[in-house]
Amino acid sequence: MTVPLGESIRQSFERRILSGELAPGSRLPTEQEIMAEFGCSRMTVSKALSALTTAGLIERRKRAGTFVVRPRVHAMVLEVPDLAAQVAARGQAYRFRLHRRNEEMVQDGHLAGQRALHLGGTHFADGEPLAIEDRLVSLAAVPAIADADLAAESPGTWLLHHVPWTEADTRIFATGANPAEAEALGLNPGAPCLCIERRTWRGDEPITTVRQLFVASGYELVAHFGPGGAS
Amino acid sequence: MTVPLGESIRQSFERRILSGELAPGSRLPTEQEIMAEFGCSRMTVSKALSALTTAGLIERRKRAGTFVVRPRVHAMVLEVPDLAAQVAARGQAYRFRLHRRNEEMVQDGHLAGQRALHLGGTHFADGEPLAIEDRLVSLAAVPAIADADLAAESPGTWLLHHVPWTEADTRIFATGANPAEAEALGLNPGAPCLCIERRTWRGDEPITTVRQLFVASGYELVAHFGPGGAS
DNA sequence: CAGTGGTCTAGACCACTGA
DNA sequence: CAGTGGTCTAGACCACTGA
Repeated sequence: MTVPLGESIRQSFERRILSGELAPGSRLPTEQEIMAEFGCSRMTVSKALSALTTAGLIERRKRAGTFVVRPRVHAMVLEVPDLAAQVAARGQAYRFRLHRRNEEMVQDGHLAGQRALHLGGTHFADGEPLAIEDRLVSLAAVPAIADADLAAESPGTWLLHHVPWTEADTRIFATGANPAEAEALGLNPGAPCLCIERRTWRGDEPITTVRQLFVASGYELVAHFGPGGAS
Repeated sequence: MTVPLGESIRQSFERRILSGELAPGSRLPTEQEIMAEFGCSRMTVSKALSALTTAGLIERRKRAGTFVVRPRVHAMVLEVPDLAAQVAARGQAYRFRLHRRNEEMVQDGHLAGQRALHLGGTHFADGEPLAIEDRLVSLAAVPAIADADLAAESPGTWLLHHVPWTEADTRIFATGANPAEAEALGLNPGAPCLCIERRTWRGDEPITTVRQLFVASGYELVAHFGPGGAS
């Protein structure tokens, strides 16, 4: 398990930056100097520094050189697994029950002016309500969903398998259940819930808007940040 | 603004994969074939495919070839900005009040067996409580915090500027405020709150553990997924 | 054991931009 | 306008592994 030369150059500068030896804003040696230090070609140096650029640790400016980036907003990797898979992974039985399905013209939001399928349903884990969701799916972008059997598979799972999205926005916040939501989730009105609102696109084309409301005691999100990325 | 050749190769395969033209599990052309298709050298092909590997779209297996990865868990980019900066960005006045500061031996958790600084305080936006936090900071890893002026700057902001972490785990969930928490946040007991628990490391060394409880109406997290990464 | 990807070299021409 | 990074070439040797 010998480490490739380019990888060891990358690690060397990553270590110097994370340890503070190379402070934010300070300048790295030029590619020529790094070539001399490690006795390698310029392509090898360039690949190593490109990886650090992608990772957001350094910034390369022509004529000026390569610099350690000042500490920014921390970006973490948030796992958004399929809900059915996540429930199954906990050893619980997953079930979805659809209680609304109609076509309509959407008035506002990112699907405004389009015909969409309006879906509502409840996710269960071991027979207990885990979450309710309310979803609009663009019929122009996903005509096949008109014929999908959504009793057998939740709309989210169906979409995941049939329509890969390329872009998504997600809002995550806490809220109290309103009376109707509380009833559907078997909670008291005002009980704390985790709410996830997501809009997705494939290219420029809107695919779906969904609002999911989770029973607070049954669900959490996990995010990681680290050299290994997601784990 | 001409697109470099390697980048256009990358985009070409990204498009074919996202559109479904190259289905999950299917095999890409060999490097030799791609060289012929685009009339370029092998290094250029290799760089383009490496970028798609890093992005998690393809997998490269020696002797076997390059394959489209089967749909996995969706990983989104979660922005974790500094709280003070986030409040300021909304045009509100940010203030932090420290109401606990003592040294102690930690009994459990990822700092177990270490001496740590125990900090508790409240974050305010325009004078209204936004969040409370309870934090342990390892004195072995961060001796300088013993002398830090944490009345002027929240512990999180101080740590962000002084001790870059390299690894972090974050849990995000909704919960009801207990009576003491509700009192500190100006809420009724049981009111919905967003809770964020985070543990951070620098390399193998634990840095800090923090639990932050946010007033539901005042805070949300935002995550993005897309070709541009964070936006 | 042959075909695939992994990595590296020694060079080249170019675009950009700050000294 | 000179020094820096951006990109690319045409080749090389190697490690791995599945046909």
